[in-house]
Amino acid sequence: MKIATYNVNGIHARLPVLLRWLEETAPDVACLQELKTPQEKFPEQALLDIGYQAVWHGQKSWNGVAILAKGQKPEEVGRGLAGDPEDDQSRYLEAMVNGVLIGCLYLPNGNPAPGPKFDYKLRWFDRFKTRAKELLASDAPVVLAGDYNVIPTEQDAYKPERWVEDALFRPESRAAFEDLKDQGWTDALRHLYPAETIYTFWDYFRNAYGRNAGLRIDHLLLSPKLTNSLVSAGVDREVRGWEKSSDHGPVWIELNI
DNA sequence: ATGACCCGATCTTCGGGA
Repeated sequence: MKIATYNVNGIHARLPVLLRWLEETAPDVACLQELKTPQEKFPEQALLDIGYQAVWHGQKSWNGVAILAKGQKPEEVGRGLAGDPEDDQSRYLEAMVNGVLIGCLYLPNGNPAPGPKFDYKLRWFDRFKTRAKELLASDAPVVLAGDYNVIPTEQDAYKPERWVEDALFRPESRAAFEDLKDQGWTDALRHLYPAETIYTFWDYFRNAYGRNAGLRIDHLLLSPKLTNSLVSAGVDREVRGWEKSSDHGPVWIELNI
C-alpha cells in the first residue's frame, strides 16, 4: 500500500501536474494540502476521471486538505481538531482506507515568530498531539501525513543557520515535533534513511530547486504497529522540476500490509 | 541585508507562503 503526501499550493493551478503525478506514480492514497479552494470548487470530477475518489475540507483562498484513494472512496472519520471552537481554518482531515486510518494535516506556518501566528502554530500543535495520542490508543494502524511546517533537525535544512529564528526551526517547533514522536510515532523517511540529505520543499526564489537549497518539512509518521510494515519511501523530487510545479515535492511510503 | 517567485483573491495590487 503506497501512501503519499503532497502540498499542491493551489489545486487549480496545480491540476495538470497533480493528475500527471497520480497517473505516473499511482499511489493508493494521496494526502493533499493547501488546496486554496472553497469546498464546492474542488475538482472532484477530474480526479474521478483518472480513478481517484476523494474527501476534502476546503476553504476559500487558504489552507484546505484532501485525502484521495485509488478505486475506492476514503471513509471520512472526521475533520478539524478539538480544543478551539473559534478555529475555522481547514487544516486536518481523517479517513479510513483499507483498514488504515489516515490523518492528513497542514500545520500552521507560524511566521513571523514570535507573535500571534506563532502562538497559533504551537496551540494547533498541542491540539494535534492530543488527537495523535487518542489515535495511538485506538486499534487501527495510523499514518499521519502532511506538511508539518517543521524542520526537525539541522540535517533537514540546506543552511540551518539561516533558519534559527524562523517558525519552522525555532526550538519550540522542533521540541513539539520531538514530543509528538516520543508518543511512539516513527518518522518514516528518516527511519529508512538516517544519514541522507532529504528535502521536500524548495522555495520559488533564487533557483532553490536547481541549487538543491531545500528543507524537509513534509513528513509521514507511522504508528508503532506499522513500523515493521515499512518497506520503502522516497521523495518524487523530479516533480518539483516540472512546469508549473508546487514549491513542495510529493513524499511517499510503501507499506507491506 | 535585501529581495527574489508563486498562489488566489477581483485589485492591476495585495496578503500569505516558508
